[in-house]
Formats: sequence, C-alpha cells, structure tokens
Amino acid sequence: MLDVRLLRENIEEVEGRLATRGSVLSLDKFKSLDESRRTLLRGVEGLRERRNYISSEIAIKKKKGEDVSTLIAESKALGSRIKELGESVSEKEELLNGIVLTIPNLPHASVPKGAGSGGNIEVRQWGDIREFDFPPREHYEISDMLGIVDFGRAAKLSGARFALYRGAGALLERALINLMLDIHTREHDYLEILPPFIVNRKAMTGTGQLPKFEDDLFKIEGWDHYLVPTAEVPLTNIHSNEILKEEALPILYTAYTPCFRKEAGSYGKDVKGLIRQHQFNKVELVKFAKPEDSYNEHEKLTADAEKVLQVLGLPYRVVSLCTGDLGFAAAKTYDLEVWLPGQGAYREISSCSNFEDFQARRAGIRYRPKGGGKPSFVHTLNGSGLAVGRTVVAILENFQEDDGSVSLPECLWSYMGGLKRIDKG
RNA sequence: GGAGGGUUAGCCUAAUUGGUAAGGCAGCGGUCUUGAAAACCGCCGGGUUUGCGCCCAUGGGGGUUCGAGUCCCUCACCCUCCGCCA
Repeated sequence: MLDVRLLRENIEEVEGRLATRGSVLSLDKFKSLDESRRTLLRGVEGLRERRNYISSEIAIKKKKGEDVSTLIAESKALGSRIKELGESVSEKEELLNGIVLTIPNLPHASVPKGAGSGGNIEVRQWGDIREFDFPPREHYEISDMLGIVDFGRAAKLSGARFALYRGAGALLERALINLMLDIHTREHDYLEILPPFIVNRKAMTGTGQLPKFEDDLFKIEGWDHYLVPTAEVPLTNIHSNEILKEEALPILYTAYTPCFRKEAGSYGKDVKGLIRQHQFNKVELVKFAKPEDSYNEHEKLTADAEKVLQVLGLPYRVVSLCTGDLGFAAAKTYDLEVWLPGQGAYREISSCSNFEDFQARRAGIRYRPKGGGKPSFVHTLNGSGLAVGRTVVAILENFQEDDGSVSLPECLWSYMGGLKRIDKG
C-alpha cells in the first residue's frame, strides 16, 4: 500500500511512475473520493463536537436538578444526522481502501524501464556452462529413466501439476531442503522458522496477495483461510501490527514450506515435469530492515540465495526485472535464473525483492527509532533460497550422464546418506 | 463440540448506580551535578489545524442510550476445565 498522503499530494508523479509498470491507472477516482471523504469528515466532526458539548451540559444540569429535555431533544436529532453522515464517510473510506489496496508499488529509481520480460537486464553470470558430448535430456526424461518421480500416479491421486517423488528422488528433495536451511542459518545468520502452512485473510492482505490475486490462491472452503503460496506470507506477517526496536534490525528469517498455487492462466505452459506445480517446496528468506539499509540488505539477500547455486555448482545469471515485469508489491527485484541444458535456457529459480514499506504499511510493521520518537515503517524483503523442485530439475539436467545417471555435487553426499550418484534401479 | 474467565497505550495496571480513559514502568528532552545516579519539571496513541483547539481511540463489528471501558448481540484471539484426537 502506498502512503495515502503521498498519493494525495503528488498524484501526477505517482501516476507517472506507475505508468512505467505498464498499468494504465487513473487516480482521478481516488482523488475525488478522497476529497469528498475529507469534506464529509469535517462535517461529522463538527456535529460530534456539538453533541459532546451537549452531553456534558446534560450531566451538569442533571446534577443541579434542572430540566434537560430540550438538550436531549437536540442531541437526539444530532445523533441521527451523525449516524447518516458517518455512514457515508465509512462508505467512502471503504471505496478508497479498495482502490489503494490494488495500487501496485512504485518502482525504485534503479529499476530498468521496460515493458515485459524483454526489458529485463542481465546483471551478472556465474559458473561455466557444461559442454555435452551427447544431447542433454530434459529433467522429466531423466527422472523417468531413474524412476525417481512418478507423475502418472500423482495425477491419479491429485490431477495434473502434481508430483510423487520416490526413493532417491524424495531423498534428494529432502537433502536440498536441509542443505539450504543449513547454509542460511549457519553461514548467513537467518533464524529458522517453521510456520503454519495455512494463513488467514489478514496475512494474505498484509503481503499483497489479497485482495487482487485471490484467483491464484487455494482457499479453504467454509473458512476465511488459505494455503500459503509462499513462506513470504507467514514470515513477513510474523511481526504484523508490531513496533520493533531499531536495535533488533535487521531481522532475518528463513523457512521451508510447501507452496500452493493455482497457476490459473498458465495453461499450456510447462505442462511437463517439475517446473510448474500446484504444490512445490521452497526455502524462503525474509528480512526486516531499516529504510536506509534496505537496498544494501537486498544485495546481500540476493547473494545469500546465489550462494546455494554456487555451492551446488549450478551455473546461473542474475537478472534485474524491468518496471514492466515487476511483481505487484515489489519496488525492485532480482531474479536468479539457473541454466537448464535440457531446455537450453535459463529458468527462474529464485526471485529476490525489496518491497520497501509497501507491505509494512499494509501489515502494520513499524520500528521505533533509537532516540525515541515516532514509530516508522520498516522495509521488508524476501527471496527464494531456493525453489527446491526447480533445483532438482537443475541438478538432474546439469549433472546427467548419457546413460541417464546423475552424479551429485559433493555438498549433497552427506545429506544423501553417502549416495554420490543416482543410478537406475 | 461444550462450560467458564479474559483482551485498556511499547509494557504493567485503575475507572461508584452508565457522565466522556487515572496512574506506574520504560523511553526522550530539561533542571541539578566534575560526571553519573537519585530527585524534580515537561513530552510520551492516531487524524486535522499556522496556532489555540477540535475529532477519533479501551481486541474487531453492531445495538441500547442525550451519553458506553461499563449494558446487550456477534466475531476473532488468549487462558482454565470437559469431550474428541496424532
């Protein structure tokens, strides 16, 4: 949520900056609603002042035993007018709120301007792309040969876009989760959290999934609760409606959770394999930072996510998303794209964003400056560190041999019970 | 699922039969002091206003009333007990 005062006072500038996202958004409606709300509010406040005065007069006169019937009559009349006016004020407020909650964040000045993903800019590359002396297979061919992922039976249980991992496949997924959590807790000082996988509407609104993106979420029937689409939601909302101490910042959390997404509107995209699933595993990184530190923390968080790819030896590139490709709540985003030889393409495996105070304002996450003073909003950041299923994809494709076997990077051996290579069987 | 108790500001705690939120701690500023502590004074929820001030705010929503922290309804959460359960 943007600062309403900023909207009110710099409406043209805001419109201009939002336009770079490609969302043609007119704030005229906001402006007129805001103005009429404020006019009505002034009116209702005047009436309330009069009523408060009369009420205290009544109390005084009653003590003296004087007649108060005319005062009561006036106050009664005021009451109904106040109620009427008050209702139209809250009506305007609700409409305003509806508008403000669906306005996306403003892109940071360092974000490249562009329309779609074509406008994204490669920031750096890491690792050497392997030369194959055989045509590299796609991951689902390899997992089929190895018998470590069963899509057919998953479909029988749950339908399309679900996976059933078997044996070394299940173990690999679990090993990666543990490796990632260990890296972030031991080397990068994040505190491990195991949050609920079901959250309420407030939490979803706090991070920006609601009210705009209800269609992407799995809702629990008969309950105003949702399956988490990412650990960002429970982690960021840990401190909703809290005032943190400045000394406590930055706060760093990491969590493994499954993620549940409807993937509405992605029909025909990535229909085969593990890339796009209704349920997938992810290790998430979340930070709460002071505003002046948040862009530095953003770089560090991105580096923390990159570390996992480096440890695994997976080549990748870092892309700065352009204004037209930014997510709703983000002010700036780096995507990590891992090289997939089977596809011959870079694919997103992590997305690291700075939301500035956009989520903090929605969720009410503030901090009190050291010298006392007014609490102000923190900046929130998050990034995948990493998407586990897609990491499996990358390992299968990058480390495959001609016979379908896959040699595992050394950092995984201990997590795999000593297994160094996945063979058929 | 059932019964009872609770939710007041960053934290802790008050408020006759309904009369318009009192204190304390922490924090910040100041006086005093060689420095510090103590003591004392001021500030210390939000909105609006140049300012005085005004309005709002006792978990959320609604109702009764001239007037609600207080009475009623409802929802959420927490605690205790019963039932069920890994």
